[in-house]
Amino acid sequence: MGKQMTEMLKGTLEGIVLALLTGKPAYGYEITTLLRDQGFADIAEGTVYALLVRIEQKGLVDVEKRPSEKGPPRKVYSLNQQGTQELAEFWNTWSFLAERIEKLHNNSHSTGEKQP
Amino acid sequence: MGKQMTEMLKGTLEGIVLALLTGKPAYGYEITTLLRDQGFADIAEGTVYALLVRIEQKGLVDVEKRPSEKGPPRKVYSLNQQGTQELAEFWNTWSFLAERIEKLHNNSHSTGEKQP
DNA sequence: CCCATTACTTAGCGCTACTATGTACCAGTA
DNA sequence: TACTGGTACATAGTAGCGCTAAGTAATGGG
Repeated sequence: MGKQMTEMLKGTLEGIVLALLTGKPAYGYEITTLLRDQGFADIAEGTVYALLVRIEQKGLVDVEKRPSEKGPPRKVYSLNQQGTQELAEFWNTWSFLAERIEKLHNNSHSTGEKQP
Repeated sequence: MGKQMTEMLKGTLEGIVLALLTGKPAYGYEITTLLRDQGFADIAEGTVYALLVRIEQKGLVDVEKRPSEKGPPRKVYSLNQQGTQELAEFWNTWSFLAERIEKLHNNSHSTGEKQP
């Protein structure tokens, strides 16, 4: 994967996963394939599992172990209240940053233009 | 500053600074105040200088030392060809990520969640 | 029996932003 | 002179996050 993308995912991947969990619990392997389906084709499996451990330890998700017909038991993660709040803060932070960056994006298109 | 913002700036701050340099060279102290003016009030001075050292060593900018009437000489950075290309790749990466995250943002609004 | 698929785990690495501190230069002022 | 404050740059140490790489565990098909 591009180095730029790797760095850019820092701080956003956690929010992305929390967003994926809104309303519908999911387990690690499932989340990995979900991410791939959504265009994040090159995210390493280990990254996702490490992230899940982290958000569990931060208390943002509840975990339930369920047997699988194929392979070891699944760990199903569901967003709890604290996770919901963290996600809300994530959207705030994201909006703040995205807004300013988009402004820069537009400015760099109109080379030489100045705004009041 | 929020920990979320700190992590989110990883991978984007470099692009932000490169974008600030398009068309108009600037020196470190100036860039710091520019960032503050644009809403990034809490970015540490040391962070900016370290970043400038990095992009200089990566060959993304040209540097010229100019005397200042007030204080030590300034190091004026200007985007060169390689930096321009890196910035273009940054916008590609950013657009890719922002598009997918915005999609998630909209979905989380329309999945039965209530909004303020 | 071997192997692909499913499913999760973890140690070590590289990169980036932050904290904290230091250096250097000049102007105003008491 | 001595002191303060603004300008301007530098850097060592720390923490957090994603990646690499390797492993364990369970099931079913060739």
